[in-house]
Amino acid sequence: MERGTIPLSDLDGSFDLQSTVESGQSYLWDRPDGEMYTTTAAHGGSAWYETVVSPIPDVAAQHEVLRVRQVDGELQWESTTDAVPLLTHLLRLDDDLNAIEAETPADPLLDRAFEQYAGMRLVRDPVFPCLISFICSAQMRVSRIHGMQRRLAREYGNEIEFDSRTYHAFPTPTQLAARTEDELREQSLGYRAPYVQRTAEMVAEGEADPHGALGLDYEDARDHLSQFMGVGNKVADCVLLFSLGFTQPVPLDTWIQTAIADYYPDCDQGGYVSTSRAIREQFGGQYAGYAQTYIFHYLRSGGN
DNA sequence: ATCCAGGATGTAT
DNA sequence: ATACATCATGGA
Repeated sequence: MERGTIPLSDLDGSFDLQSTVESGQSYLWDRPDGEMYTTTAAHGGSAWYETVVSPIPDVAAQHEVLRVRQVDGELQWESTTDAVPLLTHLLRLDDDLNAIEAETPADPLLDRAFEQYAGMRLVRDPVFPCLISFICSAQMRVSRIHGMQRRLAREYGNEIEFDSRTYHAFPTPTQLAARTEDELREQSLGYRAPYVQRTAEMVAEGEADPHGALGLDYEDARDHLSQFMGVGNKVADCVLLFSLGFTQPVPLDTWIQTAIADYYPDCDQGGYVSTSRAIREQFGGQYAGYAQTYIFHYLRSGGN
């Protein structure tokens, strides 16, 4: 086992691990204390978080177990490998949060959200687990989406021993593609089961590559991801924002649509594409996805 | 019991 | 392009 620390004073802007990991961006982390999504305080102490990182090009060549907690202005980590580049990538520690906040137009709602969850950053999940997570997210609550991903890992993922414990990696495309729709329905995926199976098959067979969105302009990238079964504009936006490094997508979910109706009614243009453009402009363009994620977490956590 | 959750798909217009 | 019904599951 390797261990280390990352001093947070070196970062551009602050960092808050709990709000970053428990804000419904990523469904791939867990808390060994069993308190995931249960603590309402924004400053929730120094809990450990853990995940099995799926392979990421140029970042992780293979599955790696990773544990991290935030204590006294630093991140303490334990891992199967050197976790500094992993954490920097996964939790976007290289973002200049001050500059991002400065690029975001001030308004009462955004000011409150940025203040209450100061230090929350976007995540960069491995793309296949992210894609499956958000296919599962359709008409589903945050805690259940998280539970579904843990169940998929436990049922179908590789076992990895680390620190005398057994961890479960998220299943690979090949592993998920090998399951039948009925098997996945037995895992309580409901009507998402055929979407997950078919999308996994598309990736496993090389029919399409989610990484193909990387070189494209934003709206072309969204269209590229929409070819996967079970992926519409909203889920595509989530994958671009929470995995592929795009910061301008504003996923139009039920919470953001309510926020638009209540706070930005002029941005309601009827359809997804035009409303997305309007609210993206409202939030300052380039980092509009950051603003969206702050508002989502703020409203969903009881703010109003 | 009825409603709702980080929506997408297929079909009809 | 847009409107509509339909799709599982479980917690409030």
